[in-house]
Amino acid sequence: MTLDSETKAVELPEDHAEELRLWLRLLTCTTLIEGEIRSRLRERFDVTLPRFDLMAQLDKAPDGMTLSDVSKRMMVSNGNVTGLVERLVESGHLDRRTSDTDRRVQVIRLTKLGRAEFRKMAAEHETWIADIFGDLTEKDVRELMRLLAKTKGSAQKAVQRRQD
Amino acid sequence: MTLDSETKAVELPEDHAEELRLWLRLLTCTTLIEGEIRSRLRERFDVTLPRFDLMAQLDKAPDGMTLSDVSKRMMVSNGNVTGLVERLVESGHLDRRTSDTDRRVQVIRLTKLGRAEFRKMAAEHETWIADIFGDLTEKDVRELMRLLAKTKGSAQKAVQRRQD
DNA sequence: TCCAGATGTTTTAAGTCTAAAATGTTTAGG
DNA sequence: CCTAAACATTTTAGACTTAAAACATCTGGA
Repeated sequence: MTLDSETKAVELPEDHAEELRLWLRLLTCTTLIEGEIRSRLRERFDVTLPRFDLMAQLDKAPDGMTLSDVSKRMMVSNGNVTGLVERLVESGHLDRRTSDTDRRVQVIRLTKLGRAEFRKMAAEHETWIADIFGDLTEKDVRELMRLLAKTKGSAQKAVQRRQD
Repeated sequence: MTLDSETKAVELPEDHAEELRLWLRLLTCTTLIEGEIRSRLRERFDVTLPRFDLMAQLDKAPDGMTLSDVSKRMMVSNGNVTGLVERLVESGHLDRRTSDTDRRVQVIRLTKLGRAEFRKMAAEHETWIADIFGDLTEKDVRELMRLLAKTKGSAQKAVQRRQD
């Protein structure tokens, strides 16, 4: 079958409709779920999603994080973190102090209040997630984890390539 | 094996750690890709992602759409669409008129300029997506499509349940 | 016909977000 | 020691986003 190489050459070089559809579906799923979580957080705890996300990062770091760390982990801009932190310090959920060893650095931590409130929210949040993903079997979840890991790797490589 | 029912009863009712991890991974993937697309759109065409998304909706609707349609399709609030449209009308990309049959309704369309510019951007955008998802095989793409469809359905049911 | 409720859009207030410039601090090389 | 580059954060200007209230219009039944 000598057509093989020709088949490839003839194949429209620009037919990436399937990948495009995949991207749109991925985006739809995330937007849908994110909106639902946002809505429940507001309704139930009167808290915004970015604040919840920031507290979630800090809950995993008992010794605190620098603003840069937070920025990288949350994949948002530095300036964004500054404002977010400011409001959470204001409301008493976060403690912020300048590093002893490097005066450029701000270290933030959950306060006792912040941790207590976050834990309460997180427990309920987990049940919402279970509800939202309820139709997926264990195998579905495993398979999605695997494919999304591959997707993430692929995207990270593309980002890297562009930055050269 | 009479333990079966007991096993289920004993199983921690709150262990949804896997679903939570899945959600975080889904969110990470989307955020990563969205950021990359946003960055390329700005760099290459000096346009924002929401504007591109809105034009993409209108490109698929030659007869125009109402603001409500757009709002539902893009899954954003009504007020958001109002502002977005206003800026795109201002820049000459969109045409907006009051419906002949219902004076509440605003119908928007791409202008000739808007369509031409969108088509140029869309062509390049598709190659970016191909690049970003480049490591996935055809089978991976099919499988992801299937699992995300299932996820979307599951999430929609959860949203529905809450709204009762 | 009339009007109560539904529907479509805009406005408002507050928060989130980005890119880029500005500020302050540290570090390394000469 | 000095200083240029690197680094961490904040500021700025503008855009995006939401929820809720306000406004405008339509519709279906009494």
